[in-house]
Amino acid sequence: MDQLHLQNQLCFPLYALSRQMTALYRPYLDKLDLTYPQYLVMLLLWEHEKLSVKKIGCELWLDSGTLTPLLKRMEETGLLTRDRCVEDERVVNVHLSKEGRQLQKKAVGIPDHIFSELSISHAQLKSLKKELSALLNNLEKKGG
Amino acid sequence: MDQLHLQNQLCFPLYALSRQMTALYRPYLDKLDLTYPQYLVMLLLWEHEKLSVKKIGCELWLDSGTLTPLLKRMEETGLLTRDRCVEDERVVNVHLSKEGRQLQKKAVGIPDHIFSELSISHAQLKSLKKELSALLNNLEKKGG
DNA sequence: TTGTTTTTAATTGTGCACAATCTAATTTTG
DNA sequence: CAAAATTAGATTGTGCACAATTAAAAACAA
Repeated sequence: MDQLHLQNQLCFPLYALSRQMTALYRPYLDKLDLTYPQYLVMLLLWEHEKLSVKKIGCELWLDSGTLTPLLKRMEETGLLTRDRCVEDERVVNVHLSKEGRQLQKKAVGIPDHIFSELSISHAQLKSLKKELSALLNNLEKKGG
Repeated sequence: MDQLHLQNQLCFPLYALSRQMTALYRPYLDKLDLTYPQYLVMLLLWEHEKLSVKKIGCELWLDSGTLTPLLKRMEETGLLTRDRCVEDERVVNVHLSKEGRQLQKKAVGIPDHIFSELSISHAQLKSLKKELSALLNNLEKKGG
């Protein structure tokens, strides 16, 4: 019964920290008119310029029920365009727009700002990231 | 600019893993008709029997905008009761009901089930939990 | 080639999260 | 004490998340 205590759960600090971390991003992202999941989409687009909804979903572990309305909002604000693929009409390709590219300049400082608020060493951060990613990959194998 | 890559972010695996972990709980919680945040409330109530909304919010890092409707749903399903405190009418106290207490029996196995699906040692789990909690507490100091 | 299966998105509905605002009750101050 | 400030919770509105369903296109099979 002892295991049914909040303090003995791994999942709770994961859940709480995840939300608090996005709260840490919020003031910076507000200036860019982005939410955290939208920021993640922008990270992908800044790197790849063009991606299908499917690919974005695979990278971010999100499905179309989340992404379709999110991407529509981002299309409305002009950060990207959504176009049916001509070769395969099932696919919707998301393209980075000029405004979307411009926004990258405003975002370059964000990771450093966040890091400086974490009171943690680069080494610790790196090892923590590695552990979490490893766990995530374990789950990936099961699910799909 | 390198830091603006998804793979170099701590926050992303945190965000993705947090969601995948609650997905891991989902099949077990579905049997109890609980969502993950509702399960967290039950963990608190199984331990404390009676708590104010404020106290629950402090423990779970959630505000009344989230908790009020969540607790109302749980009241409707009979797991708890909500009563204005007589000594201080601003306060709403949440009490564990008999059905809520009963539910604990069905939940005892969950932590073990989850652990067995994680492919991780108890030592690793404990150390990870400690690191995440430490980070969370760092943020706590800033925010409030 | 036709029927079946799979794949990709969109849609619908429910339940969080959280900012912002509001109300009422209590505490603090002058 | 009365006015001002604080506190607890509720409400409203927006944006995720995700299950379940639908629709259309493509791949596959007989």
